[in-house]
Amino acid sequence: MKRIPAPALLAWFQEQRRDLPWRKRRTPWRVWVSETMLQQTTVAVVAERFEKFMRLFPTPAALAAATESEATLAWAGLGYYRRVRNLRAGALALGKRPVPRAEDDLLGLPGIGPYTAAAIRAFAFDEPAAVIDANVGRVLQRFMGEEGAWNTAPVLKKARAVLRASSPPRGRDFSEGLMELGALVCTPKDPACPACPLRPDCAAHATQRVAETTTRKRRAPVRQIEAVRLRIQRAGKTLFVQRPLDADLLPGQWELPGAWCARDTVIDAALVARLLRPLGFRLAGEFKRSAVARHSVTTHQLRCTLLDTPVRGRMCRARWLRKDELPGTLTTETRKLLLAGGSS
DNA sequence: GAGACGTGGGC
DNA sequence: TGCCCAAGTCT
Repeated sequence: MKRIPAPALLAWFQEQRRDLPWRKRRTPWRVWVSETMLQQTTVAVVAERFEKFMRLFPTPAALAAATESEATLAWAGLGYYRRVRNLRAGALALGKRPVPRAEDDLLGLPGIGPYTAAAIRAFAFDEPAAVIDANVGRVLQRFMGEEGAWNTAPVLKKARAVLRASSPPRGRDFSEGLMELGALVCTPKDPACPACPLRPDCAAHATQRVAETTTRKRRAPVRQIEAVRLRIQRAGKTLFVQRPLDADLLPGQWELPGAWCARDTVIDAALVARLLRPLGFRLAGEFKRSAVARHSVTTHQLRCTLLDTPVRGRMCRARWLRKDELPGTLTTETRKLLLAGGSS
C-alpha cells in the first residue's frame, strides 16, 4: 500500500496554512457550519459571511430557535439554500444533545454526507477520518496515478485505503493539510509541483501525467427562460409574493409576481392578464416595460423583464411592502430587476 | 448514477 | 460580457 508521507505534509502545512476565520476556534458547531457553507462555494465568499452567521447563531440551539426565514436571510449570498434548511433541521433534531462524534450519528443528520461527517470528525474531534473532498480527491488521484474521475467508487475505495494507511491517530492537521495542498498546490489547472511535499512519491508526477489527471465534469445543459415580473404598486408599496415553502428552487423566498415562460413567449396584454388573474387583479391600462436584466440560477438562464403594471381588483396570497420592510430573502432575479428598474 | 440545487467572483 | 468555477448532498 502506497502511503502519504505524513511528516513532509505536516511540515508543509505548518508553513503554508492560511489563516481562515473558521480555523480560529474549532468547536464542532463552527466546523459543521463552515463545512456546510464551503460546499460548492468559494473560500472568499464564505470568509466574508461566516463570522456574521456565527454571531447570529452561536450554537445549534440558537439556530433551532430561529425561524426558517431568519436562517435563510442570514444565508443570503451563499446560494443552495437547502443547506441552511438542513443545518437548522439538524440543530432541531439535536435538541439539547451535543454535536455527535460517531460517523453514523453524524450521517444521520440532514445535510451531512460522507465528506462533512469526516470533516467534523477530523477538524472538531481530531480523529483520523477519510476527509475526501474535490481537493483531496484530486491530490490522491494524482498521487496514486489513477486517471479516472476521483469520485467513482473504485478510485474512492483506493483513496480511503491510502488515507487509512497514512493518517496519524490524531488526524486534524493531516486531513486539513491534504485539503490545503489541493487548494494551493495540487490545483486542477497549472499545479505547482515544485512546491509539493508529495512530489517524490507522486505517481502522476513520475509519469509526467499530472495535467492529464485533471477531471472535469460536464455541465448540465442550460435552459433558456423568459422571466416576466410585474411591478404592481399602491400607495408607495409594492406587491410581493412568496415562493412555496416546499419548492425545489428557492423555497420560501419572496419575489415580484410573474412567471417563467418559454424563451419565445410574446409579452403582451393577454400574457399579463393571465399572470394577474390568480392574484385577483385585472389589467387597468397600459403596462410599461421598465427594465431588463440577465440572471442565471442553477441550470436556468433567465432573460428578465420588469413590467410596471396598473391593476384593479382585490389581491390574495401576497403582501404589499415598502422596500425597507421585506419579510425575508428576495430572489436574486427580483433584486436585480428592481435595481435595474429603479423606483417608480 | 445522472441531474438538480445558487451565488459571487475571476478572467 | 459571458462563461467558468468553488471544501457536496440528496433523489
